[in-house]
Amino acid sequence: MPFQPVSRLEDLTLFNKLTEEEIRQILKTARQQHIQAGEFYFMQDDPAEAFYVLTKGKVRLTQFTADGQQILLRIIVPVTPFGAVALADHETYPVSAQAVEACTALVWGKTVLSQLLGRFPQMAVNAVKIMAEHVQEFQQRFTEIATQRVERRLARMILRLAHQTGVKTPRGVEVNLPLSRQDLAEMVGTTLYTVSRTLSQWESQGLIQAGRERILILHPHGLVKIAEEET
Amino acid sequence: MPFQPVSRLEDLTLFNKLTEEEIRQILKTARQQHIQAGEFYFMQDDPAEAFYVLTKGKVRLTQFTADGQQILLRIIVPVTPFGAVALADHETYPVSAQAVEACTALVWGKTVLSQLLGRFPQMAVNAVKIMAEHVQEFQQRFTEIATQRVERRLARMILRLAHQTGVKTPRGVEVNLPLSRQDLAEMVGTTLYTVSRTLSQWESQGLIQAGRERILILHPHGLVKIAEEET
DNA sequence: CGTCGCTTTGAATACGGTCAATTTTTGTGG
DNA sequence: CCACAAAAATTGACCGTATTCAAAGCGACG
Repeated sequence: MPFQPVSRLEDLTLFNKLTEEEIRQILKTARQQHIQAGEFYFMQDDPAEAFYVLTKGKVRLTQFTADGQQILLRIIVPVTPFGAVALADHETYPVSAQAVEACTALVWGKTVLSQLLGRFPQMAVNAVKIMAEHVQEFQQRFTEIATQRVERRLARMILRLAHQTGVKTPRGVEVNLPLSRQDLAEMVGTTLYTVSRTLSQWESQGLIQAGRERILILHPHGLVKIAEEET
Repeated sequence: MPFQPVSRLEDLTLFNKLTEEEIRQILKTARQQHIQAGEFYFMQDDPAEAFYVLTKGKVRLTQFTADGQQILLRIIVPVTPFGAVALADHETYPVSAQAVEACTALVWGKTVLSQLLGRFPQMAVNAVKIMAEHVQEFQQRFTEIATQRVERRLARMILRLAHQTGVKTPRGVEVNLPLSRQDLAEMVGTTLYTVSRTLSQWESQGLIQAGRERILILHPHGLVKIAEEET
């Protein structure tokens, strides 16, 4: 499963095959940036000037279409890198990154980055790996949305989110993100109404318990079945 | 527009900022591989062992879903790299690459690649850029399919293909690819029937002329309007 | 306690999918 | 060169999923 957040900075793919000492040196070149809920790290189409690693808080990555529609591509939780396009030259951010709560991130500016890539070529190789994972994820999500119906896509998304941020509770796995029906709809490419109906149905089947911006998975296996079963 | 094929090898993003001499050295380490129509360069989920640059022919990149459905992610034409995941360690191909006609490609195996990346760190940076473009393309296509209806998606795809491989003829721009209705359907995430109906409608409006595995764009502006207009 | 935002639910509708039958095109072999 | 088979494309009828619009319910928070 791609984009699993890691718990320690040193475990980031970006630092693969680097020594503790090298990682320490790289980390020293970062600055810390705190931002408030609602603020943006960057906006879609801005020149990609910095690369981030989120260490605290939650960040939404969204993309707007020409006609003003919006889709939610991902929720970033600690510790996960974002804005990796900045590792390439002369790119613009393909998404906007907005803090959903107070956040802290490590930031490397463009010039620092290119120095780092010069000194630690392995970082570039690691960056390729990160990007490769992104490509895979989106190719797969593209394929999914092109071939699967809403119910299945939603089941997959919820399982994915549970995997990413789920916390075990006595009654089941809770998705620890404040996601509205609208947010979920934007993630799977449907409407908030269809999401609401689907969740209600699952709730009546005892699979989940849904609340306001909250989902508790009572019976994961049931969801998996919906996500994978034939037809 | 990402993935524009280039006409000369030296213009590949992969070779950005390298000298003629360096490029020559890199090219010397490639071997040439010819394959027949129908054969595969690699299959989805195979370990990514080589990176390719197509110099002759046409290659289809497809992805299968668990339940056997298939979608066509891209048609590769010369000169375009594919299988770039091999530039990252320990990845598997996310797609299958099948020759649609007799093809020639330059091939770099995994071990050669990592030597090259060591000698020419700039190549890794360039690879990041390539991957970044892929990510952008698929994020955008994902957003499109999630928010736009079939007619618009199809219009966009045809314009994209025309941009990529279109050849001017006295009567209009011809998409120079043997794409069946089924192929187009797989690319935009719909059925061959809907594609057929939509093309017929456009034909009756004088926008295009459609034939068996052939599309001639008579009135590009009309398509652009469908691709971009509000609502 | 009232307002605001999120959520639910119903009814009507439309877009696009499915299935079946037919036509057109292409390529092949006699 | 023609005839025939195979593949691709078209078209119609029907139907189902998901969207749209409207209205009402619920919960959080000042």
